[in-house]
Amino acid sequence: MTLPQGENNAPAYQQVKDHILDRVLKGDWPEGARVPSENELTRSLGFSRMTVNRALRELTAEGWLTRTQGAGTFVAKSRPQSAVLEIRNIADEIRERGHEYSSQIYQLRVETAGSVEAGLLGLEEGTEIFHSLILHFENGQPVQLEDRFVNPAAAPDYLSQNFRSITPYEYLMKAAPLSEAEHVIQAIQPDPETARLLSISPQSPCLLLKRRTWSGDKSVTYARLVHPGDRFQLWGRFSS
Amino acid sequence: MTLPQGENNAPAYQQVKDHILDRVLKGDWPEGARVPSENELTRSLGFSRMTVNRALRELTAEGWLTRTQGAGTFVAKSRPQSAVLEIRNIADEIRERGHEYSSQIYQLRVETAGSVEAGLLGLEEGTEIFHSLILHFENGQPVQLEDRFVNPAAAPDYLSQNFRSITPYEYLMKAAPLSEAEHVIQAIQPDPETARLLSISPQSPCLLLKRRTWSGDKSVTYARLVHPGDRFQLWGRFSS
DNA sequence: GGCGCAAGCTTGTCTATACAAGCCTGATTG
DNA sequence: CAATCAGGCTTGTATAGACAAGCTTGCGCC
Repeated sequence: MTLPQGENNAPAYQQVKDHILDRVLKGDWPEGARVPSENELTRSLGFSRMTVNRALRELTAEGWLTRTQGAGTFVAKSRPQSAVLEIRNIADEIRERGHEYSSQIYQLRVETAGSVEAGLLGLEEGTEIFHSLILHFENGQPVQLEDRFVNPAAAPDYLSQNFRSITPYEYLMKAAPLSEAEHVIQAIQPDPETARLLSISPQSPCLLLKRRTWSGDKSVTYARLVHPGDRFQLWGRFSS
Repeated sequence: MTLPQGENNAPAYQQVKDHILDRVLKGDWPEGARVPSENELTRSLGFSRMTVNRALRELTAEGWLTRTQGAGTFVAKSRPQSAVLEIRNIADEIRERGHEYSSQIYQLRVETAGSVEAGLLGLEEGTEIFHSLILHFENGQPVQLEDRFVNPAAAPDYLSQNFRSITPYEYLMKAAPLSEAEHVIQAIQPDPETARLLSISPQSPCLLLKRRTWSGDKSVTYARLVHPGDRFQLWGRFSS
């Protein structure tokens, strides 16, 4: 069997990947079906076993296949689809639209963690944590209210930053490179204080993004980001 | 140099990955820093170049490093963080909560694509497309209004499905395995008709998820999913 | 001083070989 | 008939060697 023409300039491992993915997407190999073994593919496609192995490993990492040592390679069950959304630095986002970014710091201090904050940061109640409340503006109009708790162990110098010139996002990216994150997204009606700060009516729908991040084995931050629904959206596009 | 103890039972390529990631997360190698070459790592760590290569390639695929043939390997600039959110089959989600799922089909028909729908599906205006409008219930309460357009070329049998027993999501997962997806998430105020169908007041905030998917090179579907804010949220957690 | 070229170092890719570890199936024994 | 074991086939991992292709740097020449 020969591989499809037009792909012969691609590296061999990529040709193997394309060949198998093509069979899967066309329905020739439905989910659960057993994919030919590495040795079978080696013989039929004419590439080395290590080349075939690389192709199968990468397709497995991308979610298309599952492999079990000794048993074989199978087409993966369709797992829940994902939305991959970019969570960018709000300042960069605004500036790239050609708009003016500014911010106002309402609070930046040490606090003693209550049971809720402690739980969210994976710390003991009573531990000292950092707490900031910052309003972000686009062309003078409020676009995000950022209420953030930070674990001092992960970013000890958090309080000494100038968050008028950099955002907490920028600072934490450098101070505590992200290795794990959790997000919850909801549509909410803002409480009166939040509505006031965002300069919207209490009936305006808001997009709430709650996120926790970890760096290595260390909890870094818990943030509640509230956005007026008509001034902010999340967007993402991904491919396998 | 020896690798950290306690990791010596891991495969060699994993030990190399852990070693490098540890240096990155500790800040020893800040973003932009050049990582020792494959040959240097081969000599210092005592593994083969192919083992080192596999570790570096995987860290690159995971977003930690960037590599340029001839130039070297560098610690990646922190790219925009991502939220990875599961978009599950609404019926499964409801049933796994121990609740009762049901649905009502308001519309399921062929239509001629207007310029908007055609644009969203990457088709010519005037092309025939499928259009369904379905309300999903949890314990008798509306939880999602699904307004969906489907490209017949990708799912020719769409109209002949019984969407009381399976959801369009389930059907399309099998008929057109997803290879690419795009999402937009917003908080909106529903129009009167949508509010009526969802049994909410027109002032209730709603979470709107707009998604387009592709299978291979073929556009599959464009869906607008509207959810009462107090009855639905998106959640996701990922790690590198 | 600038440009071009070559050498050296880098990553990208491929193959062959080897051994470890796990799964499955068939045969044998009790 | 059931259980166990062995053989064969599978994937997992590692290494050595090879060649291609790209980048960087230094040197020589104009």
